[in-house]
Amino acid sequence: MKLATPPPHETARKAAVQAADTIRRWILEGLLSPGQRLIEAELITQIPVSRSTLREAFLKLEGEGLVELRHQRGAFVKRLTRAAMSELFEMRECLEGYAAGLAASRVGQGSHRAWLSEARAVWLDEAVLANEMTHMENNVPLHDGIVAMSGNARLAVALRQLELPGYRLQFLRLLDREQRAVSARQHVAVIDAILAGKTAQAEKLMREHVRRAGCLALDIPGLG
Amino acid sequence: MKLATPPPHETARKAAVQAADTIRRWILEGLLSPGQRLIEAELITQIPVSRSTLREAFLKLEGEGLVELRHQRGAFVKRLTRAAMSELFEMRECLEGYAAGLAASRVGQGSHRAWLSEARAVWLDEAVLANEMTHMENNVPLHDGIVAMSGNARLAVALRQLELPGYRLQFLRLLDREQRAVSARQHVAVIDAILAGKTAQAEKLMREHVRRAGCLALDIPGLG
DNA sequence: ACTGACCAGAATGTCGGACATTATTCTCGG
DNA sequence: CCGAGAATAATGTCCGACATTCTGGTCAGT
Repeated sequence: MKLATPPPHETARKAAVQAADTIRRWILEGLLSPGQRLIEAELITQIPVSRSTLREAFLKLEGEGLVELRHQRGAFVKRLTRAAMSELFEMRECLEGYAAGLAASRVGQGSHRAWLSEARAVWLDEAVLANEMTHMENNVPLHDGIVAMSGNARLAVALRQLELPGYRLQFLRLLDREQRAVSARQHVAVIDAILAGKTAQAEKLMREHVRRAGCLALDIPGLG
Repeated sequence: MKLATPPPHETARKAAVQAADTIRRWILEGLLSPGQRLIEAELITQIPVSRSTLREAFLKLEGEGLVELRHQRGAFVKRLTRAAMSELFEMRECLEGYAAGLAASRVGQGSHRAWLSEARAVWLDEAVLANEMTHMENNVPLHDGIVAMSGNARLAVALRQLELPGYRLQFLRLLDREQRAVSARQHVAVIDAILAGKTAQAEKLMREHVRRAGCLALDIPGLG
């Protein structure tokens, strides 16, 4: 189950984008901790770009909600409070639910059906439950894929911004096998609803799925 | 009916922010037309900032969806196709509906009730219907205010990004008096539902309101 | 006249340095 | 131990430079 990388959108400012990619990865992997100050002079010793470029990268990351820029004080890894996390999942419930409904109502093309069937098989596969890694590797593409199928491109960019801060969690907490199994069952249920073209049902199931994920996320101890 | 400017969020990079503000205004007012190329050397003759700062402003505007950055080709005023516009309103329907529902469920504080009552009076006032200008001046704060009342801060930033591109329309098309009257009635209805704490009703009415606005917007001839 | 290769000018992407302004830290006297 | 003021650090902004790439126009050939 591979999601063909959507046309990288030919983003401008290559160096800045790469710098942002690096810093983003560091943040998501926890190498940079929430609240930590990002000192320009220090970072350019580790990322081979100039200060100007690094500053542009900060701007990009601010737009993604991963970094906070404070006037005359610089860039900080954005803190993720429990309240903020709750808000993020509230919105994801709205938008991903909507996306699933749209996907169900537009599941015409054969390519979509084929893709969904394949995804369905994956989530019925015991191997996916094996460990947190395989689970995660398939989880993101499924959600992204359904959003892509909704046909609303803007929805995809909005959700990306909402999901990103949450990814940090996946490095903080691992779901146990039973939780992964529930998640897999929910995925299959959503896929079935979409394949059947049941709009309302798809939306409802996706909302339940995201809501549950949100509850699990909010359980994490190491949150603001 | 004034909405206290939400804490300007102490944004960093003053000059860049001001440059972005200027360009944003130009775009929204139509001084810069969709698709137009923004040439750095040319703009810094009209905005007193350096090239670096101007480039940071571009980055900010890209995040807002008003500008498109193409590699090695520079910045362009983002085109707004009919399809994109439709997507924007679809999402606004989702999120603003949700916001209205939240507002209804959390309309506890007296300040909120007072604010809503005041807003209600405004929209019953014939003067507001007078012309497009007074209508618009009250429309934005009402929507923003309801979103703010939802208590979900992230929702506000997401909606800002969704609303911004649409504002351009308000300079392209003027609603006639009857359309403004319908809009005013819908506003009052939404406010009443929120004041009554009727969550589902508030959400439904707000969705209808946004949907109608979307239909009107899509009617505009000068759209890609 | 049309097409395509080619070339000069224009514009962007990136860099490094410079400086004023402001924050942070350190020091020292009380 | 604590606060005032100096010393240091870091940011915000500007400038000039250069390579790379795009753009628009010229010109030869069909």
